[in-house]
Amino acid sequence: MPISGVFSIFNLVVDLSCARALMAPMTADLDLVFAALADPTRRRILSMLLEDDMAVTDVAEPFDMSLAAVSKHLTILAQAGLISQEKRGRVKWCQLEPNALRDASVWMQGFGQFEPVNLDAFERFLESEITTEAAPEAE
Amino acid sequence: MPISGVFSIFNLVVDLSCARALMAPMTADLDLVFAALADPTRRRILSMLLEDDMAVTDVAEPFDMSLAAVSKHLTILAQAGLISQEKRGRVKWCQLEPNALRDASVWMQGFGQFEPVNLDAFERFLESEITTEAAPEAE
DNA sequence: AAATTAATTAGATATTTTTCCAAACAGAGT
DNA sequence: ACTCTGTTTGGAAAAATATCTAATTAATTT
Repeated sequence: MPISGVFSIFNLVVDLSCARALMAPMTADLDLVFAALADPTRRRILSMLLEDDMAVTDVAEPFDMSLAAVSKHLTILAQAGLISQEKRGRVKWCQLEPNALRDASVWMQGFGQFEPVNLDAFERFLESEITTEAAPEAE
Repeated sequence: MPISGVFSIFNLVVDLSCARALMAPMTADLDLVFAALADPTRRRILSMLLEDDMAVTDVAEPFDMSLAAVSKHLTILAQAGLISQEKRGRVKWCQLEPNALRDASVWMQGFGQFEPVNLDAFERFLESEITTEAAPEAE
């Protein structure tokens, strides 16, 4: 078992002030991302966009809500970076944008780190983030 | 590396309708968790509780805000399951509760899965969840 | 050019959120 | 019993959110 790898990560994440410093710059972004995710309508929209890109009207169709309201939800998702919107002709296409979600997820993983299982997951996650051409058996 | 493990996970997460069905039951919880996380004051409180359990008064101390307001933020965090509060004597101790955070994080990982790096991370995460007595050097 | 379709904007309303201050409550110490 | 100390509760005010309908803009079709 590569104990050295574990420790290097352990040192990294155990320095709490460092961890928080890393997270601080994205505070405003996290505001937007979490606020966007707090609404079940918007989460449902995200899960719809998981299947395919969609036009605003098509997104709105299954909802018992005006098109204008759905359009505003989409704006909120776009401002949070959770989706992107591209206008082609008179149709505006909406596409899932996984990056913002991943940032927030990383932030959350940082908090879960103290449970052994999550420390493990976080460590592996960071490892897979950092080493693009990993040689993980080098210990 | 146990490639069969990879495939079993892959099959699991690629079935989108299944993935969403898994997530549906916690919709109400996610509402509370994400709404709680959307406020920077509350995220800062969580990061303080990362270091240690704290009494309400101590949590409030660094904030430029009334004690009553902080107390209400703590209630919101507790209702979301992100912290627990235990009253001992006249002091109420607040403790970080990583489970709710982890649930939400898993939900998000489900969305990020389509980027290779996250699929990888998600797979490892689930693997570390499932196999308590892992033998990771078996590659 | 007129009509239709896609989407946003504007204004109105209801609800929720965040915060304050002051009061109330509850334990502990004197 | 009185008095600190720790915490919550009860309005109240300001700001933000979610929604509607109606009007508007913009692109396409007829």
